[in-house]
Amino acid sequence: MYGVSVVLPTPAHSRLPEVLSYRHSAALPLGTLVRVPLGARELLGVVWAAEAGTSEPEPASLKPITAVLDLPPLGHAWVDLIGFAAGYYQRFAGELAMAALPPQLRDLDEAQFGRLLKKREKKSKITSLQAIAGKASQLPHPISHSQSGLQVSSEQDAVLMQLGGVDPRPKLLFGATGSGKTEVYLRRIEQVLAADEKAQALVMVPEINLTPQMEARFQGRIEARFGVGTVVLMHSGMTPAQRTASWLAAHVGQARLVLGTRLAVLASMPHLRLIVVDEEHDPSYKSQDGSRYSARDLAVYRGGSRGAEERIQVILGSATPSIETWHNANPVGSKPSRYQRLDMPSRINAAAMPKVRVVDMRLQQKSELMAGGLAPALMAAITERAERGEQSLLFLNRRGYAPVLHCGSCEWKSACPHCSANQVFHKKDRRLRCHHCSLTTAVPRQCPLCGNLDIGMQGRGTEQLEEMLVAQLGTKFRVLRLDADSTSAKGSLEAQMASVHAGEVDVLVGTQMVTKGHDFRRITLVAAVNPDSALFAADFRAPERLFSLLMQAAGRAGRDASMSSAAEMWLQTQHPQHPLYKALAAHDYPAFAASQLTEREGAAMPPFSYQALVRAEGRTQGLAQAFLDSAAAVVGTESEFELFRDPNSKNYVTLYPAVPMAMQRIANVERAQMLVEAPSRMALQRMLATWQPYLRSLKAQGVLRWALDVDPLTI
DNA sequence: AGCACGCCGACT
DNA sequence: GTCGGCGTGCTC
Repeated sequence: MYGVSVVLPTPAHSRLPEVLSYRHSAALPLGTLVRVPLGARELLGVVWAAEAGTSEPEPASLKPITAVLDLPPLGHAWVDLIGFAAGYYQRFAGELAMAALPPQLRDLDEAQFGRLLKKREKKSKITSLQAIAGKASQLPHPISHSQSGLQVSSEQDAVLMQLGGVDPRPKLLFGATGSGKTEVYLRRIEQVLAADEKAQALVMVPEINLTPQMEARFQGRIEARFGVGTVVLMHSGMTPAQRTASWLAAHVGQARLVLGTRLAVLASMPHLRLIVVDEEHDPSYKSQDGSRYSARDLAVYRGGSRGAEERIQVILGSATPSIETWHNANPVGSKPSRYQRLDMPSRINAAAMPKVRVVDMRLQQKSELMAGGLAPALMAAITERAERGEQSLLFLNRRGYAPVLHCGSCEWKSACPHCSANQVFHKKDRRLRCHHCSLTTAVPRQCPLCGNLDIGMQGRGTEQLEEMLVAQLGTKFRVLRLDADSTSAKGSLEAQMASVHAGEVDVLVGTQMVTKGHDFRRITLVAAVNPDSALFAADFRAPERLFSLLMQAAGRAGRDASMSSAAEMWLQTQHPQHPLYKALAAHDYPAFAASQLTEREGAAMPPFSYQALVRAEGRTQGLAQAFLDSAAAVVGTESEFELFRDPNSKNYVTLYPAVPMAMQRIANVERAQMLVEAPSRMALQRMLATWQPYLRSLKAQGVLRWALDVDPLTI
């Protein structure tokens, strides 16, 4: 009889320990998947300690393991990754383990599981035969470098040389949009997979649904060379069966390339040798619910945690890296940088970056502005492009027709009764809609407060911009709006994208959705209609996000060299002299990043300090804040925290007062937060670990839930 | 978090 | 007499 340690998805507030003990007739290796009883339920768990023969309680008194899944155990490296992530993000290992496993595995019974494995075996036999056939057909050119028939640029070639070198540091591939980063990824993947017939690679993208062409390209290239079925997708949009199939293929090594979103960073890949994080700055790599991990940071951890022979190369790619990554990729003083920076400044085919034109909106007469809020000069430029058969892309980060309605004679605004936000006017169905709680109401005929009939609109959204463009151009040209409202029907995003690609659209209007990833060859004009709002936001990362968004938008223009001499990026702004716009006009990300880093160093903000956020949701703001206050009181009084209270110590941790969140109320739930900051990552980690048991045992009266967010992205 | 146990109101 | 309301408390 053996005692076996198991981690389970035990709820964090359940006061159960992180690791539970069960008995089994044989010792089980670390990482074995098991099914065990917990109360009246039966749960999936992972064996968490190497076969310790003796455990604290007498094995005989323990409940037995119900079933051992007939799968190779999860590897040591995977267990290490989950353990690290659980410690770093202050979660239970079982919770992170379950986030890493396909959900279906949890609720399959033994018979279903058996059938699934049989099916998989059959499929793998077929594909391995195909792989052999594929290999045979390539015999004359075993290490063919010209699969695509295209030559790489000298820049790409130089980067590939560096990637093939011995420097073990993570790489930052700093390359402009259109500089050919994807081709570099592909070539490097081909090299790594060809060097070892078992090797696996992982490519992460921010949102896979927005990049079907990327998926096709990876699948086409890799499967042509390494066999059908060697590329699998991994993201939350897949059906449960598809997810299980992909996970199994990666786990048993049949998948050589996994292409996925952030959850793929937790995939079991026993022969992983390369991780690519494309658009590494993208906020969607930080999960905002559940375990709140950063897939980019975990990728870097995965790369650093092994010996030389098993080393995993990590490539972070971006035209506008996150400030943290940029800091890591540049030497500070005489210290070498933590990451190796590889630059690819030129766009391929000598296409130029678009010329940036700043429109000073202070000089525009209100009467001259087009109804959608466009300056006449911009409207003229769009018309001119359309007449030349070129496409324009207009970017406005506001859905709906008008962001708020207001009364002409009193203070009434179309505020949402349940949220601290305004209901947005949508003209299409003539309704007011709250974008936070989805409350939809009819547009009032008269002011609900004073009865005045004069209700006006304030601000402009994509619907209004579209309407104006149709009125101006609609008889001769096609205008398409692309936002969450126009693409809510399933498959409609794909259909609309296809029509843009087919050249059926002359002017494309949309929210930031339009700035991501798409490769529209004929776009020669991109315009940011109202980018200023992010300029003075309270969040210290707002400028970084704005810069990257605008740079990415600019990158949509002029990807076709034959047209790019005329490519333009227009910015409508009240602050034409703002340094952010100056840097953007010069396409100078390094200058922008340097100024951000100077600012952050002066204010001791990340990456010069480390942060965590405790968030609480309650029935009232007072109750939410009271919870945070008593959490802070623990740190002030308990002797365990003495170490973190000395302002002269390296371990000093600052607790800021509890404050309402920027979005204070959503669906009648009040939200508050408390910032925790430390000059050292280690001090923050130790303090949070000490704090966690106290937080769990606090009686949270009137608090619906609370959560700890380590390295939060938005403050 | 589930899920059971438990102890009180309206139904066949 | 039984179905079911959700309060309380436990889960290796």
